[in-house]
Amino acid sequence: MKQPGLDERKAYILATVVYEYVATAEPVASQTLTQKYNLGVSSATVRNEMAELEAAGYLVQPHTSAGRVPSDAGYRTYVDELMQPEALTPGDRRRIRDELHDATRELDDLIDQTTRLLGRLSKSLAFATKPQGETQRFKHVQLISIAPRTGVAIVVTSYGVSAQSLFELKADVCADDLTRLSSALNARCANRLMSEIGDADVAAVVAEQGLGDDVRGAIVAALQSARAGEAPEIAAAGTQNLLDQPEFADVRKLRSILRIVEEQRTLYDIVADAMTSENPRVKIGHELGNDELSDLSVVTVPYRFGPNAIGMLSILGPRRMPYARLLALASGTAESLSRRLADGDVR
Amino acid sequence: MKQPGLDERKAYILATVVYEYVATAEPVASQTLTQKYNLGVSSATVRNEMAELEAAGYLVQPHTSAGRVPSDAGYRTYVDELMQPEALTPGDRRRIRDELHDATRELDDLIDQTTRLLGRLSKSLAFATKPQGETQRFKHVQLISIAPRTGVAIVVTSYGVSAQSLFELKADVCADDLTRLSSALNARCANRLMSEIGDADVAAVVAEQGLGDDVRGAIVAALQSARAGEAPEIAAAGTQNLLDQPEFADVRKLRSILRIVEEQRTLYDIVADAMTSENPRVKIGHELGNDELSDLSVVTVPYRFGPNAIGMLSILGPRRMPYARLLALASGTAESLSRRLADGDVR
DNA sequence: CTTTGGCACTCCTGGCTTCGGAGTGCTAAT
DNA sequence: ATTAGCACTCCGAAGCCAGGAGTGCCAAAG
Repeated sequence: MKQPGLDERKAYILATVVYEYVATAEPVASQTLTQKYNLGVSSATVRNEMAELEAAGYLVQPHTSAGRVPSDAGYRTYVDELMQPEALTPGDRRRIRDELHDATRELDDLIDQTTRLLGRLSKSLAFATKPQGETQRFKHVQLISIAPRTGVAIVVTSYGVSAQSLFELKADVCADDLTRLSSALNARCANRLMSEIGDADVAAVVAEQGLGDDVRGAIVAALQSARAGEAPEIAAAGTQNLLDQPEFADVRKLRSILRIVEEQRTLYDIVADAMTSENPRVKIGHELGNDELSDLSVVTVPYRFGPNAIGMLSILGPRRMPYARLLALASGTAESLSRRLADGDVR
Repeated sequence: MKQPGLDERKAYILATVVYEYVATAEPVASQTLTQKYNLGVSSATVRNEMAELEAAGYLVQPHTSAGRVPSDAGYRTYVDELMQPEALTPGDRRRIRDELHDATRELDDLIDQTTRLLGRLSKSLAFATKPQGETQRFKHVQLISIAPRTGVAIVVTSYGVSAQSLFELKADVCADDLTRLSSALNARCANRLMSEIGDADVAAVVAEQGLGDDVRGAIVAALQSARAGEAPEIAAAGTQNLLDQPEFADVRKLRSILRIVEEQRTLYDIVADAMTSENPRVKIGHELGNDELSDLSVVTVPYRFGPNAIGMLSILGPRRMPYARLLALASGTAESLSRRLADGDVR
């Protein structure tokens, strides 16, 4: 219950308006409520209540003499306080299990497939951040010469290969030197957290082997890209599902969305803060912090590798989305994914 | 000149209709032609000619008493016989050079960036197939243990790291065994074409080292995925550019396109046959072999690594696209990309 | 035989009006 | 506090009209 008086009946009416609007995409009228849901009062009473809910900011009217539509605040209290959490339907549960079970064993592909699955199930746009290097453990580095003065540094982490970096050297360095250097680095860094390994470690080893700054630079760069800056790669699927929603009958609404999905950066910004929380996060309309996205909402849940959250699974859809269902879907999918990762036959 | 009589004037009129329609997106009227282009004849004459062009299948009328619009056949003869090839504008040339020059040195990222660049320049949807393993040379394989009985096989080719494959073993194998096996494989396969290296090579080396079938299987799988089946990965960029085109005012047209771009497979099928040709390819409307795409066209040019075409750069846009300009753009971009690859500081 | 001016005819487009219906807000009665 | 009743607002679909753009065809001219 909210402080500015959301008595039980108001709460019920608000919840019902959200529910009905989500289902129909039409502004909800007082009569609709009294007819479809048994409120035990007349439509006139409901009208009064709705007027008050509007005054309090939970509902808005598209125009005089139209039904009511939830505002951002309305959705917010619905999500936080009013809605019934849903469980995954048995059918969905089965599909998730089956599809993830048959999925590949490469981490990247697994995330891609999970995203596509979630896109299909949610009939919305699903996206996922791929694990960032920070949370991984260093396993192995291998320096390989592929041309006289060109080489590639490959960093393998606990998730599997995660980065490679080309480098050029000023002088020829023989393959043996590279092999020795690789071994020395491995000895020093094995099993440490990627975030712990500093440039100093590399510098020390390189110096020890009597090699130059160009080699050091290359390795540092490879580690850097394994740690993979602030914005990890993002997988997305199901854009076309959004087209079915009446809110996108107007093509202009789509442009910004398409651009944002292609850019990835904005998507990441939206979900970045959800990473720190173990719980699902819901962002509604203007909460996304982007005017172009103000009639969309996003549901985000983290997925784990062992005890740590290593990425986020999200669903982006119209603000008028079935929050309870999508939360269940996203959580269930993330859980299956986490389990699949923990089972250890993936990486 | 075509056999069923395309005299010079008809050819000119057809070319002009295409040109004008591409520019305006409006059906072209006989008067428009006589006014904007000096034909030296009256609009009545043009009307007669247009009627004949329509009878011959080059033009169509959206409805009686509307101007004419080119048919697929009309565009086709325009592209094949009538249009003036364009050169890259100096501005575009500079942008291509500059942006590709600053681009990353990782092959995958370079293709991504090139695609985005082409999307921006063409104001259409650009996409590119990434190089398939077949055309690469084997450089190095490295087997690395990342957990007691789990390892990863990394295959490095002349383009750089191109595949990794996780594997599990039935019995513990010590790191030294893996290292020795790696060396033996390297000795045997180095610098051979990926397509030449058969399972037999692997089997021989594995047997020689006295290791089991599980190891062999893992390596074969890694090579397999480095060769990367029939459908290579595809980078795409600029979907939102299509929204500006009047042909997509209707949202339904977009759905199939979005789905197809997300699926990738269909995109690949469209351009697959262009791989064998050195020349740019244009596919118009129904030539795409897909009803849902029947008012789109695709321009495809191969890019090379050394003497070999290793991938395709394409532009997908409305059938009413500026063919000459897009051909110039795609060719110019592909050429710059090829040169960048040949210069050897990428891979 | 080709070209062209003229003209009737077709069909689309945009604007305007109209009308019905859906909903509300308010008031007065319960 | 609830509710029946009613006036009022506003949207949206339907219909209608006028204007205009463009064609096709014919008959005359080169």
